[in-house]
Amino acid sequence: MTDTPQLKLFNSLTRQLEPFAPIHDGEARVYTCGPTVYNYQHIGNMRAYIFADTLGRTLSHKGFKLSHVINITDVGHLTSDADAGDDKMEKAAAAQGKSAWDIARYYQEVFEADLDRLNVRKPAHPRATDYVESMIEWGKQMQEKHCYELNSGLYFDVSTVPDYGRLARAVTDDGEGRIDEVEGKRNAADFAIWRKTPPGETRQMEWDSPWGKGAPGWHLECSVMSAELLGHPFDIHTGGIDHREIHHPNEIAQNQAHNCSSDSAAKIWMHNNFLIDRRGKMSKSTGEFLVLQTLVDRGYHPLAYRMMCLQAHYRSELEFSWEGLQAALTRLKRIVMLVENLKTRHAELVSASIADATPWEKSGGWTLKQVQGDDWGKLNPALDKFSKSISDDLNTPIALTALEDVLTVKKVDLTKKLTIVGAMDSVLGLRLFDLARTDLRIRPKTAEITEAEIDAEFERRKTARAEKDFAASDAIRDELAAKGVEVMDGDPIGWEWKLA
RNA sequence: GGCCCGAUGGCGGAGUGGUGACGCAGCGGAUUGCAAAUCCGUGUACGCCGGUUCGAUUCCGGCUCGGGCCUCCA
Repeated sequence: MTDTPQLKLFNSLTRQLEPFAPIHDGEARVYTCGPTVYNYQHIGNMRAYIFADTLGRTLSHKGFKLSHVINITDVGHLTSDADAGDDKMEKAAAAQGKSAWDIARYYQEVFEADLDRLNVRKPAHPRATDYVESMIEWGKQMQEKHCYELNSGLYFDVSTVPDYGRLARAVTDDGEGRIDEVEGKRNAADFAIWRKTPPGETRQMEWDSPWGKGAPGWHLECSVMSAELLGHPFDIHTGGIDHREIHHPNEIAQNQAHNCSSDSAAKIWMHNNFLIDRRGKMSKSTGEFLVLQTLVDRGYHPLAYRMMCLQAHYRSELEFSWEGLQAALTRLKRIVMLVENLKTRHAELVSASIADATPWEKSGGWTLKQVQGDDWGKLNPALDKFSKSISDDLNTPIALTALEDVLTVKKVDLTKKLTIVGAMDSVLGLRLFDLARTDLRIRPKTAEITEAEIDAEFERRKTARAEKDFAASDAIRDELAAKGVEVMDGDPIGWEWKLA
């Protein structure tokens, strides 16, 4: 028998671990700050969604009915600190000779395709531009007690809500010597609720409002959409750690003002740390950055990147390197091989009518809740380890070792083993049951030889080996190696791309 | 300048007041015509200086180095 440990999560608001207790019985409602779709998302951005997905999967497999929202920010982000500056959407549109709406749609599609390749389950993806009416209503509602109007827009006075910035643990008094302030702001931390279009100008994305034509401030959308889609208060709000300092405090201030409450509107605020490289965090503003497709072009399966993320705790910085990605791919490959092997042996049992067919796939996979409480014999320690680690603020690095424990335990009922692996993978999301070795063998973009050519060379080599003409067979192997193909006689798939 | 965080073996990365996970790489063995792949086994680390303690990598203080936020940012 195994226990069902209670899920504990780190709350940035209190800076400590807290047990997850749902507001609505049996439900979990999660809001994740999504991308600004004026450009591709780099792999550092994607780490946030792998984290949010792991949280969602864990909640589902603890038996909670999950409502998960990842918004799409298609308006409101500025290119500079001045609140009247250019909008990123408009700027990208101008640069590419397209409309801002087309730009947003295109990058949203790429984003969603990337989520899919990383096996992130599909949450709701509301677009900010579909909620502008509601945002204006929020502005009107907050205006009297919490806002003031300047030439550039409607501003939120952060001194009108209790405990502003408690999430950030930041001092709210004016910093000195920083970038130009907007003229007339009452507090340095005050932010725009509505940004007026400058006189004489027209934007592609602008709306009428009581404060004139313009666009909403970018903090507003998350308050509005979380309220409409999940209801306030809701359970968990997630985002990148950078949001802990500015965006989320502002969101909280809006929630407090609108809801006439001192409550932040989310019970737990969670923040994932950055993906970094030797120079620091990956960033769009510093020019070059890696997107998921770059990894694929070099022959790395997207799930190798997911594996890489799972190997580190979400609250730790993670150092990206190609060597590290290769390590994750190798680890994933070995796990996939073990699962393939189990499935094959299980199929043999099935044909001999000794075992049920694929019991682990029944009703869309087994939840941990279902699995716990049964006696799994020699697998109990690994199952315990998995449940404890994942319940301990999503400690996926340890959860992964529990998965490997299960796969390497000897002399255990195959059906049980596969059932546990299925339950664990429903949390880890590595697609262990439908991923094959050959799926992980991705052709690097730079490869000059085709699969058909490789197969032909293989036939030639096979003949040579059969005739014990090792000089010829070794020559073929060397030729292939020179073209980036590694021959592996003892491996069922025969060859692999050598990755740079 | 202000606020905050981190420093673990060749690389990545967990965790702990008292035998220092795990992965990748390396090394040894099995296997192979030879390799590779696979399987089995295996060495190496807790930034520096003090303090608390019977005992600290783990707690406290200082230092050094690195990073983040303060302006858009996962």
